[in-house]
Amino acid sequence: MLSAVKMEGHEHPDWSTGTGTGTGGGYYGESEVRALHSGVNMNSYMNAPAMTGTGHMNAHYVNQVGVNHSSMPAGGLCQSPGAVVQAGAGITSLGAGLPPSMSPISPPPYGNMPVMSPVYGQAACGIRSREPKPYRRSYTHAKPPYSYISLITMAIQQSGSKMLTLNEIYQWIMDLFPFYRQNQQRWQNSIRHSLSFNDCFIKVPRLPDKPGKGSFWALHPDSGNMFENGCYLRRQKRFKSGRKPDTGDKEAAGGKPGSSEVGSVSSTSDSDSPHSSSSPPPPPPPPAASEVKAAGVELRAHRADLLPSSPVRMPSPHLFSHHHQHHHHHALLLHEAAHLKPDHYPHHPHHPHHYSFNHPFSINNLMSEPQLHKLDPVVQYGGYGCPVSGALVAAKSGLDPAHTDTGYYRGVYTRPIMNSS
DNA sequence: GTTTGTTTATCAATCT
DNA sequence: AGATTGATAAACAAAC
Repeated sequence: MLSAVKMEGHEHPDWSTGTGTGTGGGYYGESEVRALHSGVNMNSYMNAPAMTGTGHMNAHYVNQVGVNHSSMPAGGLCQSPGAVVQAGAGITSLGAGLPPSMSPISPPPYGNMPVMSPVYGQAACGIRSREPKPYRRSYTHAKPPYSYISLITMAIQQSGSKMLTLNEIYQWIMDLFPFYRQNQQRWQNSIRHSLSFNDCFIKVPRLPDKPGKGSFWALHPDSGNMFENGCYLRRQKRFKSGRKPDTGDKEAAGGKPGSSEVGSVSSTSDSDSPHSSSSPPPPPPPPAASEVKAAGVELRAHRADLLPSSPVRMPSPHLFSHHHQHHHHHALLLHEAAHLKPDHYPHHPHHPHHYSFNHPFSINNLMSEPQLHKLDPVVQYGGYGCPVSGALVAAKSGLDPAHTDTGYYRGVYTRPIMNSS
């Protein structure tokens, strides 16, 4: 209540699905929420480790999309076409059962997308309709079920260089999710916040000779399996950059100070680290060529083309040092993979099988199988389950995702989620 | 002036 | 109930 007073006036109250500062919870009427809880069979996914506590972010999407009734077994098969039609791009679409023709979603008005989408247009002009009709909202512009952290992660991972500028992240998100073409101030602020606040994102300065705004953002090499479960809906646990208890002044060295407090909760950042238990730390190679500077935790980017000489704050020097000789544009990814699959590394850098678990929202679905849907408009994109694939394909095929009409709601139906690799 | 980045605060939902 | 995670708002500073 109190905070709601502080709402910005410039945003369309209804499109935002929210009133006030609140998150998902207060966005919808009871009935909607109930619908979510009762019907959404995302729960079937949710047995997946990662899905525990998916929380409101999914509620957003689900509610808006009205994916309430779709019954989808964990396997992702949609049994209820009718429901799916309503569910649209909903989670159900991940199920892959729905033929493209049945896709309830019309191609988004790409390119000339008006500020106000047709979808939200209705809502926007009118007051948010109070009637509990979640399914009325268009799926096209429903809020994706991914958290901002997930979106950022996906964006970065799909990029060839594994690092993006803030603006590129914005663009990527907007390209794939019409939802985010509106009210940019709001979510972009959240994106920035996420980047800064979460240890899993690291800043890679630009090269001086390549001026531009902002740094590059990359994934912390050790954050590789934040979504170990493969589900991009929610992290299994917050990634905390490893910090040696001994030093502890990492923050002073440029670490993310804000995170420390959070980290304090989980105390042992190492234990927090998904890898801590499973993967032994890589051999401490000599910090070659000042790639890394301990204590101060400085790191030089591997990308000579992109990276500047300025240091990057890195929590664990050893994290990068051992792969600096790899093909630079996959440095981070490789590292991740190395962690995830210590034994072997995918032959195709573009086909990184990071995760063994094939979750419908799995990174496998998102990031793999370029050849499968290559340039296949139908298969390329699907529901929110695999928005990245489109971008990936586009990226891999040299297409601009923005120009490939990445209707994330399409096609997924034709793509069995279980076989993504 | 705008964008980018950091930080603090609050709220909601969920998990333990 | 407390902790955790995420979303959102906002103030502020630095960089461009």
